Amino acid sequence: MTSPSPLQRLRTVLDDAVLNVTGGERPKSAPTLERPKQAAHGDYATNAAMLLPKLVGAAPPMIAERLSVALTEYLGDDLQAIDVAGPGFLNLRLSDAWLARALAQVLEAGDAYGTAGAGDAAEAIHLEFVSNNPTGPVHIGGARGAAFGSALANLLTFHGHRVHREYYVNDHGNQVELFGASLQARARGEEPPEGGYQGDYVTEVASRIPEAATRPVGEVATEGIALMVAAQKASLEAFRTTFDQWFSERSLHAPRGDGNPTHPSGPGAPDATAGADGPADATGPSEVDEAFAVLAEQGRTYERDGALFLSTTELGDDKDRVLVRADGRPTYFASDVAYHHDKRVRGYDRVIDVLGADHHGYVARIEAAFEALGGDRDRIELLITQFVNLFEAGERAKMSKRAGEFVALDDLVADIGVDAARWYLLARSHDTTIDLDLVDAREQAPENPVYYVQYAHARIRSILVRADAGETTAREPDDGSVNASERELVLAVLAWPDEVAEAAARRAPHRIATYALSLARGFAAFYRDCEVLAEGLPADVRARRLDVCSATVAVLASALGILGVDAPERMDREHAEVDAA
RNA sequence: GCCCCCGUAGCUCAGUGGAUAGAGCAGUGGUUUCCUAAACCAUGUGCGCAAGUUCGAUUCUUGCCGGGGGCACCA
Repeated sequence: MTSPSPLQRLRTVLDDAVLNVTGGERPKSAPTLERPKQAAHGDYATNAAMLLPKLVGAAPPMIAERLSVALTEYLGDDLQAIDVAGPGFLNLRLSDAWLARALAQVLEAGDAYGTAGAGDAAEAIHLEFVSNNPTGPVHIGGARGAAFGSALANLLTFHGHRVHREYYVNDHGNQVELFGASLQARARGEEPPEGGYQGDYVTEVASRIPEAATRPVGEVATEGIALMVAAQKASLEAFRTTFDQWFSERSLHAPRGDGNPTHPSGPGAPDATAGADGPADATGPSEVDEAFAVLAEQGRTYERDGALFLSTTELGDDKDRVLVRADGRPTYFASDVAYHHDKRVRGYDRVIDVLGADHHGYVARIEAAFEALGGDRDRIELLITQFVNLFEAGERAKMSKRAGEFVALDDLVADIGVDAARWYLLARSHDTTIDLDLVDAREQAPENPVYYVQYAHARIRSILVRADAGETTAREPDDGSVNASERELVLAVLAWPDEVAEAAARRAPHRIATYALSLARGFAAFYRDCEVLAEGLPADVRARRLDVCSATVAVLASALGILGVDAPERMDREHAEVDAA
């Protein structure tokens, strides 16, 4: 268990003060303790007094006065000033000594600072993301899903949850057959069939399948899918996105057979290659069959016109959905149902599906299916990532490169680099459309936020390295006081655990990017106003400011780590240009 | 028609039930004997419209307007 952060301790004190004033009762919503928008309002402001009029039977300013008395007593010398302001806010200003102690606690926590905030509420989470069709390269939509999903996984893990990352491979059904037929057509030097796959990559993949022109089309499809999955895996790894498991849709339809471990990769088990087909000679029901049996038990299915329906309507969907067509073939939805049955039985506390914008129509039916399977609706979340529009100097970017009608993840990475690509895809809320201008993103300059943040990290590292070597600079030392810039920076560092908690709770890794940028700006002000290595600076001042640097760089590294963006030791133009080339 | 997302500064977007709504970019004007100038400073009368809930709404609810997307016994 990590020790409480300085801010948590302060919250506890505030809570005590509230209880003191109310005589033991708490307001419905917890009081805020936040940085006020204006510096003149102190280090922290709380709305506590405005939450208590009904409990206390007094007006907010009056309550604020009483809270103020209690806080003054509890905090003693740590409290430099406390004021009642506006409609009942309490503005607190802490002493330099308090700040110094808080900073020491941050350094003591080291790399663990800000982690494990979930505490006892930590969950085992199944996180599915990307899940492109394995019939082509990872495209721009998949890139956003990959950036968002991997960063969300990093964020939730950092916060203390246990996250299982999974990619669902749609290796079953009509599209697979069509892909096989397209591959074979290319191998024969023909055009793909009506509605088939057109991209140049189809020809390329076909050329890597031995005798693709003459073998049974099913085999061609299987090999083609395997090649595409391998290619996607490589693209995603280069994009710093990895999975604990690639789950095969096809496996859901295979007989599981006796003794075949049904759910080998639950939260308690080591990662395994679950989702692989059962033994070749396995018999018995498939997982789809098992899921159907569960639905039937729950009384959620019925037959009509020869087809098997799931009554999702009674669970909030627009209409009931077909599981098995009249001709006996299961629908794609049947796979989805079985897949979620599998996730459920594997025993996670929570299931999160990250889906592309084109899948939002599935939300209602998947939630309904999850509930129909006996799941708790509060335990499944479907997050929809919105579209990415690419621009080139304000013009809509031409979408056709080598992958057909879409831009591939590989093309994006080759163009602007992994760091910029991840940053631009992650800096915005997942549910807003992104207009990404490649000219801006390519810019290897501090005008580009991603490099600005990296530069802040590199600059601090440089200071720390020089300090370790005992270096001083010939600069004029300042008076060594704790000035406004230093204070602001420390307060920003102290906000990190709250930022993580909020971002995790909201499934919002973009908040980490926003925070990182503001922390980098806070450091720039500190760097401008505070000498660190100047010769003639008192040793205690130098030590204190080096501590500020150490704490800041640790938080920046953690933030960039969550985003999957490199935190470099140094930056220089030559390297940047080489990387971009 | 129904459903989902969005509508905040010139542009791209953060943000919040509360005290004077922010950042980046672009623009303008400055700064370099500088721990990396890949820097810094100054400069901004903006929450689509209308009701409702609230002590207080840009934030929550409803309606409308505008933009994007989705509505298969395809995957």
